[in-house]
Amino acid sequence: MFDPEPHDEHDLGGTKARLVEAALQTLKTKGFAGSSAREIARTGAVNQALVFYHFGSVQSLLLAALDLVSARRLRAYGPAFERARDLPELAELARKIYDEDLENGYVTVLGEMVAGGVSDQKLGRAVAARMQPWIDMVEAKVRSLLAGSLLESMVPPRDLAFAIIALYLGIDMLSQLEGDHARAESLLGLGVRSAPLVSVLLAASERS
Amino acid sequence: MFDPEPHDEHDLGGTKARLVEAALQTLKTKGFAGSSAREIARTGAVNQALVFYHFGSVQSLLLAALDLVSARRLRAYGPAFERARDLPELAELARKIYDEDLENGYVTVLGEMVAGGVSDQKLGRAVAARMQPWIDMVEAKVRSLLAGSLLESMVPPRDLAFAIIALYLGIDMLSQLEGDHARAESLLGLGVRSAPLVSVLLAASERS
DNA sequence: GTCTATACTTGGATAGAC
DNA sequence: GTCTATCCAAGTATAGAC
Repeated sequence: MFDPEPHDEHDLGGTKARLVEAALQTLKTKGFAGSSAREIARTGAVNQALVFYHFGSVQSLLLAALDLVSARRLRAYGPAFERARDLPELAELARKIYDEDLENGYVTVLGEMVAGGVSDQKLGRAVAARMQPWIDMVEAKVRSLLAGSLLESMVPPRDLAFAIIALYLGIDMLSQLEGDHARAESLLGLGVRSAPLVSVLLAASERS
Repeated sequence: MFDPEPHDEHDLGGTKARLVEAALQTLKTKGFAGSSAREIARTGAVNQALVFYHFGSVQSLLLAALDLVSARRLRAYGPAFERARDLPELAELARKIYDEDLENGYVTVLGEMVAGGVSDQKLGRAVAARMQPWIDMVEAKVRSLLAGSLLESMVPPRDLAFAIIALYLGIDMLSQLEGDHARAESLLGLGVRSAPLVSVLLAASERS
């Protein structure tokens, strides 16, 4: 009658949840290549065999970890993102999101899982599917921002949304390669400074 | 007196060159995760032990493969890139480059090696170093394009160059995840269509 | 659900004959 | 330089006791 496997993340004592947290931690510190069942189990002080009992495979566990960060981020940033009404607000929000993501390692996890997905076809499909909600979210915002602008007929919102997510991802991965996110921070600052100007240009092209 | 190890790529019969080509082929078809010494050797019909005799490690071989595509691409596109003088020309060139890269698998190889670098710290540094020449090249072009514009004082060329490479890379990796480069093509078309407009805006802000 | 033990596979890398 | 043979480490996954 009662579900023995809670679907939220509040059962922090449960081994299953422990494993997911350990997977996150391992992805952050050891990278995708270093995130084996043994290493994750060691990180979480959990028996290695339990990875397979609870998740069936390492890939499933890693995907569960990706789902968890995805859900957390969506809960944390979604509302503010929906609320933002113009480019300067969005640029400021983007910087805040990146900074928070960086601090708690979410960008790292995302980057590692994308890297894993690129290097392994089977995993790739699964990771790609998990990127779609984010592209959808940005697409909706692009659509509302472009509404009434002359650009509306020129720029397919889906393409622009794809490009924005790709830019975020690319900046993340290049920074991760270099082991230094200073360039990313600098770039976000540039975005914040430029947003008002771009916003004015966009407004100037409004249909009256 | 005579160098027994030719440093160019014209010695196509040599085993060392064979291995590099096999590594490229394997990266393209099996991905980074599938590019083991054994798999590469099988692809090139070369004995597996020769990977270590000639390169010392699999990573070195893969980096040699990356160096080869990098050199080929630089030779193939560098001159045209230096020659391009405005944004529409550059957008058109970017599309041509992406299409050619896609056809002969260079984007795939780049994406796979970046993925490998992100998931493995040690490899990451080496891959990052190989991205620098491309960032430098774009930076120089950005600098010359921005010269005399009002944006010159607002936009650090290095940051913009980083962003452009990040965008290229992000588009590549997202496409590779989805196993479909249609979105990338669509996006490049959008770039080509938009470039003239942006170019005009840029010119309008010229100091006279 | 959790533990120990272990079967099985793959891959990096080296030794030593040719 | 190239080959065969092999060692060794690490990883996935499962069996079976508790």
